[in-house]
Amino acid sequence: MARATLDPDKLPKHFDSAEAERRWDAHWQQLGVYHYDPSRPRAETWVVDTPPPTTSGTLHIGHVFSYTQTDIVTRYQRMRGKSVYYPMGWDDNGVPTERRTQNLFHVRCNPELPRDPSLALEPANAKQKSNPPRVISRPDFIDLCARVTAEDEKAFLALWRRVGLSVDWRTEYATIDERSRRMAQLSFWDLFQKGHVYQSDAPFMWDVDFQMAVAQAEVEDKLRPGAYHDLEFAVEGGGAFTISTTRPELLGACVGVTAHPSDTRHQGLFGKRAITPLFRAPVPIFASEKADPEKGTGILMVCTFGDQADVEWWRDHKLALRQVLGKNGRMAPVTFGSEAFPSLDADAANRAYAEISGRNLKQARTRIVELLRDPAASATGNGAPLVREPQPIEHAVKFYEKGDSPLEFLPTRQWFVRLLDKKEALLAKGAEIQWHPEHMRKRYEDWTRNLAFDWCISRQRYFGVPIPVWYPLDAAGLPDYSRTIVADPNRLPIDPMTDAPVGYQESQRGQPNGFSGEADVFDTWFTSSLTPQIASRWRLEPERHARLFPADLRAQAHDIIRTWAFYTIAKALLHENSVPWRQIAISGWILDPDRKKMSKSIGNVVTPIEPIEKFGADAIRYWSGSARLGADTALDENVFKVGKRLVTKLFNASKFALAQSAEPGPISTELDRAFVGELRELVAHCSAAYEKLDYARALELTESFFWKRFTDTYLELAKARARCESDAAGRASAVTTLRLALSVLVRLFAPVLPYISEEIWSWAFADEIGRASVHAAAWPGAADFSGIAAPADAASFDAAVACFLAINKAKADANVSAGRETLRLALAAAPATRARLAPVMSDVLLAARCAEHTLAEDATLELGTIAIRDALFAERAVEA
RNA sequence: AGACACGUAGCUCAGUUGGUUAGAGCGCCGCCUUGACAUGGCGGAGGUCGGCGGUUCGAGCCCGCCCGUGUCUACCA
Repeated sequence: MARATLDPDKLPKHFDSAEAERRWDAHWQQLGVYHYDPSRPRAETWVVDTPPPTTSGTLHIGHVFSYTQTDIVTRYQRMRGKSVYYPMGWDDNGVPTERRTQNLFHVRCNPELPRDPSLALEPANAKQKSNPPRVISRPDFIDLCARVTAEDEKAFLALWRRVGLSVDWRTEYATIDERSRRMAQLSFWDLFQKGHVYQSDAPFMWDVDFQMAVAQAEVEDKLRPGAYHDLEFAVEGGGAFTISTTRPELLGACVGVTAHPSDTRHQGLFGKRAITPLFRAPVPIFASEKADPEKGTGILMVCTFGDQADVEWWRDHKLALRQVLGKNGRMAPVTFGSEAFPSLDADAANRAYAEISGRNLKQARTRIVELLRDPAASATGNGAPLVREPQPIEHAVKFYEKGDSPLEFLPTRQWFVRLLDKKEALLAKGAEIQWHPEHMRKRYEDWTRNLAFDWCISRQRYFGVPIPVWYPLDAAGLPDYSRTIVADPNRLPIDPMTDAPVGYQESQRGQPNGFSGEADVFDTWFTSSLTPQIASRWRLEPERHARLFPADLRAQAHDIIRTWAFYTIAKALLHENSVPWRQIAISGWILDPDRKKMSKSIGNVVTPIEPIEKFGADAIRYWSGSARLGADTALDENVFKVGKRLVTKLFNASKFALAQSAEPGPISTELDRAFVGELRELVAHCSAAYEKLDYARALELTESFFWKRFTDTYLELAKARARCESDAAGRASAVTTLRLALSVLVRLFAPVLPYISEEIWSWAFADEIGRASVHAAAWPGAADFSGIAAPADAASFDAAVACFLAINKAKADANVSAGRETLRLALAAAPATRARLAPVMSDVLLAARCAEHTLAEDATLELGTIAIRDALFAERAVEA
């Protein structure tokens, strides 16, 4: 035979997915199939902006789900001929890694310390852990964190390779590595030059456990039990009123009292001063529209600071600052009778305060409630200030998303990016971007509209990118924060705690008239909001940046629209007045069978490696590729099974189809041409779906065609002719069609099922088309169908199928197998159907094993219907 | 409390701009086995498309209200 044929006996009986996954991964890496080609112009490049997974902990099946969806559309673009830039980073920088490193090596970080070149630490044993932790410099601590995350990064990489992500692994980076640090610091430098960042020493959200500020995007409300405490205050010059508070422990921080101006109950009080119980502090009583007459007693105490409303009253009414809560969440030592803490009875106040000083908030609350039950604490002489038992309520309390204690508002010095004045511009950029699914855009818009704070970017942490600034010290050795020294962009990355600014010597650190370095690091989002720029080497390689920015596609989940998507859009806006990407694809979540989000904290995660071993990576990918973008999907192992069955069917059907051989020849029969016509239509529909990122639709179409139009029908109708000795032309046409169909179908499946596709491709097409990998082959299109004549009637394949299935059904009704010979067959069809069947009837009869038949005209039958008037099948199967 | 999404067969999900008796896979029941594949094939049962009302010649799809689920946002006196 002139045409190379496949000897099925030389192929394995079953598809060993684990073995194939190892073999093809090695092949792809060796060939560099997924390498980005920087010589190609922007228009021929597809840039995908991928989420760097957090490398503390493990990846679960939900990660595989969403990353695979991105891989599928990216593989499609590669086959369309694009030079693909598909990077992978590891988000190792952040609080969880820091904690693990502290525990593992039993160390603490002090950014003030210089690097110790002789430091060589190993994980600490139990005995070492009984000693105080070793204190090391920030650069040394960062090195240790990198060591800790390196292991996870290896495991993550292995999983992604196993799943078949077509990442260009030469692009691997970490959000703490030198390039990312340089990019984050360059970003800061640029924002500083443009006036988009500022420092503020004002009350802001503070986590007392982590002892750091947090941004609005990292805050979540949790419902917590609380209680209204009704406390009687005195009015200077006589009188009394009762306020309601859930924060009695902050009574010492009370700086004012307010009620709604129209509230008749409190009209006479405005302008007077109130006297607090217990501490006897005189505070102003003022009217405020923000006070809600319906809540509590309608009149309330303003403290520094119980909540955001307190901050606003404090600021708007220029109230005193009485900070009783320390950064560590304990009551700070304060003295009543001082200028800051006035009291009409300082001795009593200090005696009371001594009871709570140094205690945490919860202890202080318990104790102060006890004190308030004492009539001696009254400011009015009417008896105990606590006028009734606390009334339990449930209320929303702000928490840091990773924290266990409620957030407090504390005045601290923080760096901010100014965003509140740019809402319109941010919304405009969001409108330029194509969102998939479209309704996710609304999440972005709602968040942007509701933004209440500028972006707090400084964190009181160690394992992060240092903020590249210093402050000059005055003659007294105090920093002048208004004269910030920003690091030279050409020197980045730097660590201001170990590097000296230009114009200073290291010996001047901390000295009068010298300098001090900024000890804080950036919020991790400050770095990860630059993933498109990290890829394009913004400001470092302008030509490359022009080719890779903005990216084509951002892929991410919907829960981080307010963080990752939002901050990335903000950065691109502030740096270059650009969008960071043209499209964004939002993946859904994987839910457990109880429809709960799969998450480590709930403990319902499914690790991916077991299903991969059991069903094969392609089957897992099939599951990912079956789900639409943005749709939360319940985990259903059944879909893995269906995927595996498809892979097996592809394996068997391909083996069989490719084993048919013939002299080369054109596609000449009506059946073959009509079938090819349908195949061509399938390709058009799949391409259109992929262009809309609707990979699930493309898969559904391909799968259904493969099963219903190819294996169940075309293959059955054509296989007898493909082996027919007496019809050389017909045989050649069938074999050519089979090969074409397989070549096209395998390529349509390739983005979703890369392993089995490559396996089949390697049997027959790798050499022929001159591509060593199906993933570097051209997406099916016009070229595959050129020179193939159109069928006389596009519906003739459909007619043949209908006839064949009708005969098979008759066999099933007669309880005989489809392979049984048909001895007698009387058919009837409408005249048009009959005419349509004529050129394909020989194939139908061959497939049905029918030697003789009649086909009557019956105008009463509907078009396309084939009626079986009489049939007789062989008693038993014929001997081979 | 608002916003968004979802609610279709026992389960997981399709249903493209409203158009004949609403689909797939799994599961269930029955049948078929020398013909590439039992990881197969054929057939069957199973749905008042969450509810009510409206628009229309015609509604799973459009509009209104309600119920349920999920998510996001808001809510510390």
